[in-house]
Amino acid sequence: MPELPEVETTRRGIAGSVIGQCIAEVIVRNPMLRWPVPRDLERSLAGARVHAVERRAKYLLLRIGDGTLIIHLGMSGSLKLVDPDALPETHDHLDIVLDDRHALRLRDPRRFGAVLWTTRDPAQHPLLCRLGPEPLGEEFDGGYLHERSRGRRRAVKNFVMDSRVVAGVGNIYANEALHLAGIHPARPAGRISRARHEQLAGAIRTTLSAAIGSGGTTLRDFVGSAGEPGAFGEKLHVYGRAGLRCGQCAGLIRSRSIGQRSSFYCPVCQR
DNA sequence: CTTTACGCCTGACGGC
DNA sequence: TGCCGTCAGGCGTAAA
Repeated sequence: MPELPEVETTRRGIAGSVIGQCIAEVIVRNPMLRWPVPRDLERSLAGARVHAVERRAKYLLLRIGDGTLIIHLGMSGSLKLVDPDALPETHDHLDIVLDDRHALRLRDPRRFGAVLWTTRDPAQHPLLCRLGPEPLGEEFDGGYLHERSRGRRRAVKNFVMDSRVVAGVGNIYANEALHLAGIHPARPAGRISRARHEQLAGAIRTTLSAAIGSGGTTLRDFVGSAGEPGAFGEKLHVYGRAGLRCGQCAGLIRSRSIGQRSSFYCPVCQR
Protein backbone atom coordinates (compact mmCIF):
# COMPACT_ATOMS: atom_id res chain seq x y z
CA MET A 1 0.00 0.00 0.00
CA PRO A 2 2.17 2.78 1.07
CA GLU A 3 3.80 4.48 -1.84
CA LEU A 4 6.12 7.45 -1.56
CA PRO A 5 3.43 9.98 -0.52
CA GLU A 6 2.17 7.73 2.26
CA VAL A 7 5.69 7.13 3.55
CA GLU A 8 6.40 10.87 3.40
CA THR A 9 3.13 11.56 5.24
CA THR A 10 4.25 9.12 7.92
CA ARG A 11 7.69 10.72 8.11
CA ARG A 12 6.26 14.19 8.58
CA GLY A 13 3.79 12.90 11.12
CA ILE A 14 6.36 11.31 13.40
CA ALA A 15 9.44 13.53 12.93
CA GLY A 16 8.48 16.30 15.34
CA SER A 17 7.58 13.86 18.10
CA VAL A 18 10.61 11.60 17.92
CA ILE A 19 13.55 13.83 17.02
CA GLY A 20 15.55 14.60 20.13
CA GLN A 21 13.96 11.77 22.12
CA CYS A 22 15.91 8.83 23.47
CA ILE A 23 14.82 5.22 23.13
CA ALA A 24 13.58 3.75 26.39
CA GLU A 25 12.60 0.29 25.25
CA VAL A 26 11.99 -1.82 22.15
CA ILE A 27 9.18 -4.38 22.24
CA VAL A 28 9.15 -6.95 19.44
CA ARG A 29 5.98 -9.04 19.53
CA ASN A 30 6.50 -10.72 16.18
CA PRO A 31 9.91 -10.49 14.50
CA MET A 32 8.78 -12.33 11.38
CA LEU A 33 8.50 -9.54 8.86
CA ARG A 34 9.92 -9.85 5.37
CA TRP A 35 13.25 -10.42 7.05
CA PRO A 36 13.51 -11.13 10.77
CA VAL A 37 13.78 -8.06 12.97
CA PRO A 38 17.33 -8.12 14.41
CA ARG A 39 17.36 -10.07 17.68
CA ASP A 40 19.54 -7.54 19.47
CA LEU A 41 17.64 -4.48 18.27
CA GLU A 42 16.90 -3.32 21.79
CA ARG A 43 20.57 -3.47 22.71
CA SER A 44 21.44 -1.37 19.66
CA LEU A 45 18.79 1.27 20.36
CA ALA A 46 18.24 1.54 24.10
CA GLY A 47 19.38 4.87 25.48
CA ALA A 48 20.31 6.28 22.08
CA ARG A 49 18.92 9.55 20.80
CA VAL A 50 16.94 10.05 17.58
CA HIS A 51 18.77 12.64 15.49
CA ALA A 52 16.71 12.72 12.32
CA VAL A 53 13.86 11.06 10.45
CA GLU A 54 14.60 10.85 6.74
CA ARG A 55 13.11 9.11 3.75
CA ARG A 56 14.75 7.46 0.77
CA ALA A 57 12.31 6.01 -1.79
CA LYS A 58 9.76 4.18 0.36
CA TYR A 59 12.22 3.58 3.18
CA LEU A 60 12.06 5.54 6.43
CA LEU A 61 15.49 6.19 7.89
CA LEU A 62 15.59 6.91 11.61
CA ARG A 63 19.03 8.19 12.59
CA ILE A 64 19.47 6.88 16.09
CA GLY A 65 22.70 7.05 18.05
CA ASP A 66 25.49 6.06 15.68
CA GLY A 67 23.31 4.00 13.35
CA THR A 68 20.19 4.03 11.23
CA LEU A 69 16.95 2.15 11.66
CA ILE A 70 15.60 1.30 8.21
CA ILE A 71 11.83 0.80 8.12
CA HIS A 72 9.80 -0.30 5.10
CA LEU A 73 6.01 -0.48 5.31
CA GLY A 74 5.57 -3.10 2.59
CA MET A 75 2.01 -3.38 1.27
CA SER A 76 0.02 -2.98 4.46
CA GLY A 77 2.23 -1.29 7.03
CA SER A 78 1.62 1.82 9.07
CA LEU A 79 3.48 3.53 11.87
CA LYS A 80 1.56 5.29 14.59
CA LEU A 81 2.41 7.38 17.62
CA VAL A 82 0.63 5.81 20.56
CA ASP A 83 0.54 5.71 24.33
CA PRO A 84 2.69 2.65 25.07
CA ASP A 85 0.17 1.53 27.66
CA ALA A 86 -2.52 1.25 24.97
CA LEU A 87 -3.15 -2.44 24.32
CA PRO A 88 -1.63 -3.63 21.06
CA GLU A 89 -3.99 -5.04 18.47
CA THR A 90 -3.48 -7.95 16.13
CA HIS A 91 -0.61 -7.23 13.72
CA ASP A 92 0.96 -4.59 15.97
CA HIS A 93 4.35 -6.25 15.70
CA LEU A 94 6.74 -3.76 17.23
CA ASP A 95 6.86 -0.79 19.62
CA ILE A 96 9.72 1.67 19.95
CA VAL A 97 9.10 3.33 23.29
CA LEU A 98 10.52 6.82 23.76
CA ASP A 99 11.62 8.51 26.96
CA ASP A 100 8.61 10.82 26.97
CA ARG A 101 6.28 7.78 27.16
CA HIS A 102 5.17 7.91 23.58
CA ALA A 103 5.74 4.90 21.37
CA LEU A 104 6.11 4.32 17.66
CA ARG A 105 3.92 1.30 16.94
CA LEU A 106 4.37 -0.65 13.71
CA ARG A 107 1.32 -2.43 12.36
CA ASP A 108 1.66 -4.64 9.28
CA PRO A 109 -1.00 -7.31 8.64
CA ARG A 110 0.71 -8.83 5.63
CA ARG A 111 4.23 -8.60 7.05
CA PHE A 112 5.82 -7.60 3.75
CA GLY A 113 7.53 -4.75 5.57
CA ALA A 114 10.95 -4.68 7.18
CA VAL A 115 12.82 -3.25 10.16
CA LEU A 116 16.59 -3.35 9.81
CA TRP A 117 19.51 -1.76 11.64
CA THR A 118 22.76 -0.55 10.15
CA THR A 119 25.72 1.32 11.56
CA ARG A 120 27.06 2.05 8.10
CA ASP A 121 26.03 4.63 5.55
CA PRO A 122 22.44 3.59 4.79
CA ALA A 123 22.84 4.73 1.19
CA GLN A 124 25.33 1.86 0.79
CA HIS A 125 22.96 -0.71 2.25
CA PRO A 126 22.18 -3.51 -0.25
CA LEU A 127 18.50 -2.52 -0.27
CA LEU A 128 19.21 1.14 -1.02
CA CYS A 129 22.41 1.20 -3.04
CA ARG A 130 20.80 0.58 -6.42
CA LEU A 131 17.89 2.99 -6.12
CA GLY A 132 17.39 5.58 -8.82
CA PRO A 133 16.97 9.29 -8.09
CA GLU A 134 14.21 10.67 -5.91
CA PRO A 135 11.31 11.73 -8.15
CA LEU A 136 10.99 15.02 -6.25
CA GLY A 137 14.73 15.67 -6.34
CA GLU A 138 16.78 17.72 -8.76
CA GLU A 139 18.37 14.91 -10.77
CA PHE A 140 15.03 13.61 -11.92
CA ASP A 141 13.65 15.19 -15.05
CA GLY A 142 12.49 14.37 -18.56
CA GLY A 143 15.99 14.33 -19.97
CA TYR A 144 17.00 11.69 -17.44
CA LEU A 145 13.96 9.53 -18.18
CA HIS A 146 14.52 9.86 -21.90
CA GLU A 147 18.15 8.87 -21.66
CA ARG A 148 17.51 5.92 -19.35
CA SER A 149 14.71 4.58 -21.54
CA ARG A 150 16.62 4.41 -24.83
CA GLY A 151 16.68 0.85 -26.10
CA ARG A 152 14.23 -0.34 -23.46
CA ARG A 153 11.20 -2.20 -24.74
CA ARG A 154 9.27 -2.67 -21.57
CA ALA A 155 6.00 -0.87 -20.95
CA VAL A 156 6.53 2.67 -19.72
CA LYS A 157 4.41 1.94 -16.67
CA ASN A 158 6.72 -0.87 -15.58
CA PHE A 159 9.70 1.29 -16.47
CA VAL A 160 8.73 4.12 -14.11
CA MET A 161 7.79 1.62 -11.38
CA ASP A 162 11.32 0.17 -11.50
CA SER A 163 13.02 1.56 -8.40
CA ARG A 164 16.40 1.49 -10.13
CA VAL A 165 15.03 3.98 -12.67
CA VAL A 166 13.26 6.29 -10.26
CA ALA A 167 12.59 5.58 -6.58
CA GLY A 168 9.19 5.33 -4.99
CA VAL A 169 6.67 5.39 -7.86
CA GLY A 170 4.17 2.64 -7.12
CA ASN A 171 1.11 1.32 -8.89
CA ILE A 172 -1.43 3.99 -7.98
CA TYR A 173 0.74 6.97 -8.84
CA ALA A 174 2.21 5.39 -11.96
CA ASN A 175 -1.34 5.03 -13.29
CA GLU A 176 -2.26 8.57 -12.28
CA ALA A 177 0.90 10.20 -13.65
CA LEU A 178 0.56 8.44 -17.02
CA HIS A 179 -3.00 9.66 -17.28
CA LEU A 180 -1.98 13.21 -16.47
CA ALA A 181 0.78 12.99 -19.09
CA GLY A 182 -1.54 11.48 -21.71
CA ILE A 183 0.68 8.44 -22.23
CA HIS A 184 -0.64 4.90 -22.67
CA PRO A 185 0.77 2.69 -19.89
CA ALA A 186 1.70 -0.16 -22.23
CA ARG A 187 3.69 2.00 -24.64
CA PRO A 188 7.31 0.82 -24.82
CA ALA A 189 9.42 3.25 -22.80
CA GLY A 190 12.06 3.44 -25.49
CA ARG A 191 9.57 4.69 -28.05
CA ILE A 192 8.54 7.82 -26.18
CA SER A 193 9.89 11.16 -27.32
CA ARG A 194 11.96 13.47 -25.16
CA ALA A 195 9.12 16.00 -25.10
CA ARG A 196 6.69 13.40 -23.79
CA HIS A 197 9.21 12.23 -21.21
CA GLU A 198 9.34 15.83 -20.01
CA GLN A 199 5.58 15.67 -19.68
CA LEU A 200 5.80 12.42 -17.80
CA ALA A 201 8.49 13.56 -15.37
CA GLY A 202 6.43 16.66 -14.63
CA ALA A 203 3.30 14.58 -14.15
CA ILE A 204 5.08 12.27 -11.69
CA ARG A 205 6.25 15.25 -9.65
CA THR A 206 2.85 16.93 -9.76
CA THR A 207 0.99 13.78 -8.78
CA LEU A 208 3.30 12.83 -5.92
CA SER A 209 3.38 16.40 -4.58
CA ALA A 210 -0.40 16.69 -4.65
CA ALA A 211 -0.78 13.34 -2.89
CA ILE A 212 1.66 14.38 -0.17
CA GLY A 213 -0.35 17.57 0.20
CA SER A 214 -3.47 15.49 0.79
CA GLY A 215 -1.85 13.19 3.33
CA GLY A 216 -1.60 10.27 0.91
CA THR A 217 -4.16 7.81 -0.43
CA THR A 218 -6.16 5.42 1.73
CA LEU A 219 -7.67 2.52 -0.20
CA ARG A 220 -7.95 0.00 2.63
CA ASP A 221 -5.68 0.31 5.55
CA PHE A 222 -3.22 3.16 5.23
CA VAL A 223 -3.36 5.60 8.11
CA GLY A 224 -0.96 8.38 9.06
CA SER A 225 0.91 8.64 12.33
CA ALA A 226 -2.17 9.91 14.18
CA GLY A 227 -4.41 7.23 12.67
CA GLU A 228 -5.94 9.51 10.05
CA PRO A 229 -6.71 8.26 6.52
CA GLY A 230 -5.25 10.03 3.48
CA ALA A 231 -7.56 12.21 1.39
CA PHE A 232 -6.00 11.76 -2.04
CA GLY A 233 -8.30 8.85 -2.91
CA GLU A 234 -10.99 11.37 -3.81
CA LYS A 235 -8.64 12.95 -6.32
CA LEU A 236 -7.71 9.81 -8.24
CA HIS A 237 -8.57 10.17 -11.92
CA VAL A 238 -8.12 6.60 -13.16
CA TYR A 239 -6.97 4.23 -10.42
CA GLY A 240 -9.84 1.98 -9.37
CA ARG A 241 -12.25 3.73 -11.74
CA ALA A 242 -12.72 1.17 -14.52
CA GLY A 243 -15.93 1.77 -16.46
CA LEU A 244 -16.28 5.37 -15.29
CA ARG A 245 -15.85 8.38 -17.54
CA CYS A 246 -12.49 10.02 -17.99
CA GLY A 247 -12.56 13.56 -16.61
CA GLN A 248 -10.44 14.81 -19.51
CA CYS A 249 -12.31 13.55 -22.52
CA ALA A 250 -15.42 11.58 -21.48
CA GLY A 251 -13.92 8.31 -22.74
CA LEU A 252 -14.44 5.20 -20.62
CA ILE A 253 -11.64 4.21 -18.27
CA ARG A 254 -10.33 0.70 -18.89
CA SER A 255 -8.46 -1.69 -16.71
CA ARG A 256 -6.13 -4.48 -17.62
CA SER A 257 -3.08 -6.18 -16.27
CA ILE A 258 0.30 -4.88 -17.41
CA GLY A 259 3.35 -6.63 -16.00
CA GLN A 260 1.19 -8.48 -13.44
CA ARG A 261 -0.15 -5.23 -12.00
CA SER A 262 -3.62 -3.81 -12.45
CA SER A 263 -3.54 -0.80 -14.71
CA PHE A 264 -6.14 1.85 -15.38
CA TYR A 265 -6.13 4.26 -18.28
CA CYS A 266 -8.25 6.18 -20.74
CA PRO A 267 -7.78 4.67 -24.21
CA VAL A 268 -8.92 7.93 -25.80
CA CYS A 269 -6.58 10.50 -24.26
CA GLN A 270 -3.65 8.21 -23.41
CA ARG A 271 -1.63 7.21 -26.45
C1' DC B 1 22.52 -7.04 -19.95
C1' DT B 2 16.86 -6.82 -19.91
C1' DT B 3 12.58 -8.74 -18.89
C1' DT B 4 9.18 -11.82 -16.80
C1' DA B 5 7.02 -14.75 -13.21
C1' DC B 6 6.69 -15.96 -8.65
C1' DG B 7 6.29 -15.87 -3.85
C1' DC B 8 6.07 -13.86 0.74
C1' DC B 9 1.21 -13.04 4.03
C1' DT B 10 -3.45 -11.61 5.72
C1' DG B 11 -7.91 -9.81 4.82
C1' DA B 12 -11.75 -8.18 2.01
C1' DC B 13 -15.00 -9.13 -1.33
C1' DG B 14 -18.02 -11.49 -4.77
C1' DG B 15 -20.25 -15.63 -6.31
C1' DC B 16 -22.46 -19.74 -5.24
C1' DT C 1 -24.42 -18.57 6.89
C1' DG C 2 -20.14 -20.47 5.00
C1' DC C 3 -16.74 -21.77 1.71
C1' DC C 4 -13.77 -20.83 -2.10
C1' DG C 5 -11.43 -18.25 -5.58
C1' DT C 6 -9.53 -13.79 -6.66
C1' DC C 7 -7.37 -9.72 -5.71
C1' DA C 8 -4.64 -6.00 -3.16
C1' DG C 9 -0.70 -0.14 -2.38
C1' DG C 10 5.92 -3.85 -2.79
C1' DC C 11 9.84 -5.90 -4.11
C1' DG C 12 13.75 -9.38 -3.95
C1' DT C 13 14.89 -13.37 -6.39
C1' DA C 14 15.21 -16.88 -9.86
C1' DA C 15 14.99 -17.89 -14.37
C1' DA C 16 14.40 -17.07 -19.27
